[in-house]
Amino acid sequence: MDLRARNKQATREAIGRAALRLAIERGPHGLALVRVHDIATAAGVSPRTYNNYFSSREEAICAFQADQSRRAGQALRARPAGEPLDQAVTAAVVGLYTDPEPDKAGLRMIMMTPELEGEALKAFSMAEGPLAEAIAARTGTDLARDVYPAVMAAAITGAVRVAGRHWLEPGNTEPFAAVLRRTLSCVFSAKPPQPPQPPAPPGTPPGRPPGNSERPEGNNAT
Amino acid sequence: MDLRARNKQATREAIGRAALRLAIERGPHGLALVRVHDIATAAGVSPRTYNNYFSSREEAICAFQADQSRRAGQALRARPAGEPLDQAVTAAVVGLYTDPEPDKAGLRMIMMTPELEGEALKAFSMAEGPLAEAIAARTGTDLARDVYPAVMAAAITGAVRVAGRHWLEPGNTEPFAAVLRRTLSCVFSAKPPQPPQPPAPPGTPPGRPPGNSERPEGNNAT
DNA sequence: GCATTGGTTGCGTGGCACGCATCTTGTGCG
DNA sequence: CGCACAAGATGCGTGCCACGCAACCAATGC
Repeated sequence: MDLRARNKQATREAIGRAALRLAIERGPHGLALVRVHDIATAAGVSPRTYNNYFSSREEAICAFQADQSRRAGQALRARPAGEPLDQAVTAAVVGLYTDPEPDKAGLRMIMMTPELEGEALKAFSMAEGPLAEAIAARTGTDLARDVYPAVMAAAITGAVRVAGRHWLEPGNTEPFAAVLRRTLSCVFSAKPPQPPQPPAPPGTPPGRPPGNSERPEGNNAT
Repeated sequence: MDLRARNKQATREAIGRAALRLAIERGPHGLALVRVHDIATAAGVSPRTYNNYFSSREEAICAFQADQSRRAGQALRARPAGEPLDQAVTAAVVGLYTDPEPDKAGLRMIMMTPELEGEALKAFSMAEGPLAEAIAARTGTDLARDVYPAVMAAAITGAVRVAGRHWLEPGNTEPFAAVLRRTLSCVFSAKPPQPPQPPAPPGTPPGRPPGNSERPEGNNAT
């Protein structure tokens, strides 16, 4: 990467960091008070330049998350080729999203602020394309013909989002990796957890997904 | 629902329809040319009123899709209580999204226009909350403690999105319901399709998801 | 019928995205 | 080493838009 590209990347990250930091400072309620001018100034750049990188404050705030998601495909490809898909995906995703344990304040801002909802979904869904390609390569399926890789990719990013929401729940002190493993195992086993005891309200047993319903691992329980 | 509420709903739908129609007319490239004033006029309402319902053109354009997604929970609850989860979900989702076969032009506008990406994701993800609740109720799990319902809900809406993308692929003439069933079955079986013949590039067999790998039904194949 | 609540509209304001022209800074080549 | 070129960064100007406010109008409930 030449100097130009590095500078560009650095600027992008500086703006993104500044935007997220300001958003956290002003709180989820004062998001409208985060002006473009502030972000640009905080990042040491002109407002016009900020606009060359992002076309909305929301996009800037979520930039870090988006960049991270973009690396998902590469993370999966880096797993050993013989590894079963579920293990490879779990290892790749857990590594990607917990290399440093995520900043709770930042993640909360991104995931729990209504105005950011669209951008946050976009940011997480950026992982879908690369992930689907990597899954197709790993399973020998054809991205154009088979829906399987794309569906799995979407399910996986969904699991990541759900893990984030759950992890941010007030009072949750688990490491993020643990929650992530639980949500991912739901995707791969496609089975509900065994309810402690069927509450059995007289009549109509609740439906069960196909197949048996033993519980390969602890999928749930806060 | 009293007259006021009905009028409100009608206005909302009128604005949404007008917005989507104009967007389709001007094409995905001229989206920026769809002015708020045009939408409002087309809906027979003042621009200020438009703004009381939606806070961006994108939101108005995706309103129909969002409203539909909101009905997902109710659709699932309407299924007989004893039905297995996968069948209930499939029936509910297929019914919801193919009651009238969706308008390809509209869906393409919503799903394939980059500027609408965030709003489209938001629109589809509106199904997640209600779906998760309905799944929790049906499987006897606890939405607060177990991640399973939320993960499944996210996976299902992901499958719907993937089905939409696949169905919009140029040259695809299948009914939407067929594609939808295929993507949903991926979620519930969590198995890749059986590749016709392992291309077997010397060495390293591709990883396989956990469990056996027979193919309960045709998951794929365009 | 009449007061009240809820919805619509017009106006004004602050902010923002983006095109264009200009200047600055890294790059490649002789 | 220096020069021509390319790619960014910046300033300025424009058109659009979201939204607060206050006035107006219509449905509702007594």
